[in-house]
Amino acid sequence: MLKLFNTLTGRQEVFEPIEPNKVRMYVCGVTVYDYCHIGHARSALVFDVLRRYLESCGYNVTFVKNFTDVDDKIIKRANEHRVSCDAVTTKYIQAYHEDMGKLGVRVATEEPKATEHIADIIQLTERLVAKGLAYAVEGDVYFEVAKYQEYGRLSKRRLEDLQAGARVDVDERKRHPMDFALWKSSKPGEPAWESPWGLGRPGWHIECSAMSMQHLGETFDIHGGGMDLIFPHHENEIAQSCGATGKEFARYWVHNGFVQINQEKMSKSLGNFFTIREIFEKSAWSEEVTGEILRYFLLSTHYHSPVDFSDQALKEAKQALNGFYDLFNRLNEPSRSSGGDRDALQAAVERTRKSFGQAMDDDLNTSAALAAFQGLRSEVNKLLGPGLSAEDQRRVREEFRALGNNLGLFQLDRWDFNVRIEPQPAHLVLTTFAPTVTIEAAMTNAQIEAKLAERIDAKKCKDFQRADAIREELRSLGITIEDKPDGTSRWKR
RNA sequence: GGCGCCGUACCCAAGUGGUAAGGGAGCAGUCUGCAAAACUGCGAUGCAGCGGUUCGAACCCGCUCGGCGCCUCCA
Repeated sequence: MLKLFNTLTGRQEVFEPIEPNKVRMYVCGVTVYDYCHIGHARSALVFDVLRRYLESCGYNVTFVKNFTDVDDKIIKRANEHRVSCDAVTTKYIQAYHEDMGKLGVRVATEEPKATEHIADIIQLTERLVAKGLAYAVEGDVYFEVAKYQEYGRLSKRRLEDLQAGARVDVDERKRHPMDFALWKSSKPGEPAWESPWGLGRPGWHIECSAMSMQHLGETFDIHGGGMDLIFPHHENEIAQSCGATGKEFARYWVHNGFVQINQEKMSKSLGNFFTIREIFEKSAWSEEVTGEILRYFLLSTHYHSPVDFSDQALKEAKQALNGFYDLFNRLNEPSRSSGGDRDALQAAVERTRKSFGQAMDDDLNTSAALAAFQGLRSEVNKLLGPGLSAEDQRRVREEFRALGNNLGLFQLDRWDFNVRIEPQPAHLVLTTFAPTVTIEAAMTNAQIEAKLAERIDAKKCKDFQRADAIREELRSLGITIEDKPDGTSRWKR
């Protein structure tokens, strides 16, 4: 039984969908005016995992994630670069898919854009005006927060408190300082659509209400996003949606915590952010990072807590993954035993399934879930001492893959994520590791195998100096050799 | 001023009333030609501090200290 922390009630609650076996969820995506940073990655990842887990629990999940493709920041960016808004949004939507693809974030069921739903937005705005919850002034339309009695119930704020703390310049035309724009009149040269209030464009909050209603209905199961969206974005969505329909909007509100740098929120305004691609492209980071490493790192903390991003944290994630792929390499090798302790293996697998499920059911406790994997890794390593049958080796590898799929981990065939980038072009070989990056490797697999064969010969002749030299040569290229008891060796990048 | 979050070993991190998971690093050992990997052993008498409730508290309550977030665009 999955329990989720619901921001709306401030409690953990058992998740029960409106329709049995069906889950409808909406997550606020990004405003496409720049590359995504790790904070965006975390949010996307958390809900990707939630979606995967719900699916593996047997639910049919409709997952909607929007792109905000009309916005002040986009207009600003377009003007700066003297290109159209469309050029900006197209570029960054594509970049989003590339970056998230490398992270192994699956594409949502629907990924609507605000500009594709202008008619729905206008309709919803008209509905709010007709109900007396919104008013038009000089081509702008505002939602009147005082008319929605429950305003503040998500963020646990009272209108009076907000008023006291408001630091914004008050627009004289607004009836209440917290009233927010549903529709904005446009200046010449800005993207604009015909509306009952003249040429204009939608405000930020209304698009999510319009699109979620369109794709998921007036009431749906889960609404997610980053903590910073609780107020005012999600609060406003609730006001708009519930105001218009008179029905509950979303039943479970799930919010992920921030990625921090040195204990501080990572954000554009603080200038302390890292984009996903700069991490993949190495830049300041001394070691190569793949999607799976970043994924492992981000999942090693519970989604609700802040997670501190650092070079060391990334290294630790990488090391932890190394351990798993070392085991998978062993499991991929020919079995040395026909029997092995099958019962013990079966028991370990069942224990892991159970603790993994319990961890995930407990508000997606991914750190505990990873601990379950670590436990299995240790037990299987022990059982591999005496040896396991070929079938058991295959089965337990599949178990890691199947269970790991919930987290988007352990899907690669072999440990190829530690590829070293060598500066000599003559040796460069492009290697692709879906769902990771394409990077340049110093040696092809065949070249490595040849070196390995050479070294095994040297070892047979007791020419350890030669054997060590070859090992050292490969090591300098980032390739590690492990000798097995039978005289052969395995290697990894 | 209002609302809220966090503080667990050298590091990361679970646990939220029943007597401190897990991982990494470190040290010692087994194995190995040497390594690597794996395995074994060692590591918080204590969970920021101080009080309180309780048979029992890291977990509940109060206060204090330290760090952070939201109230303005923000994942």
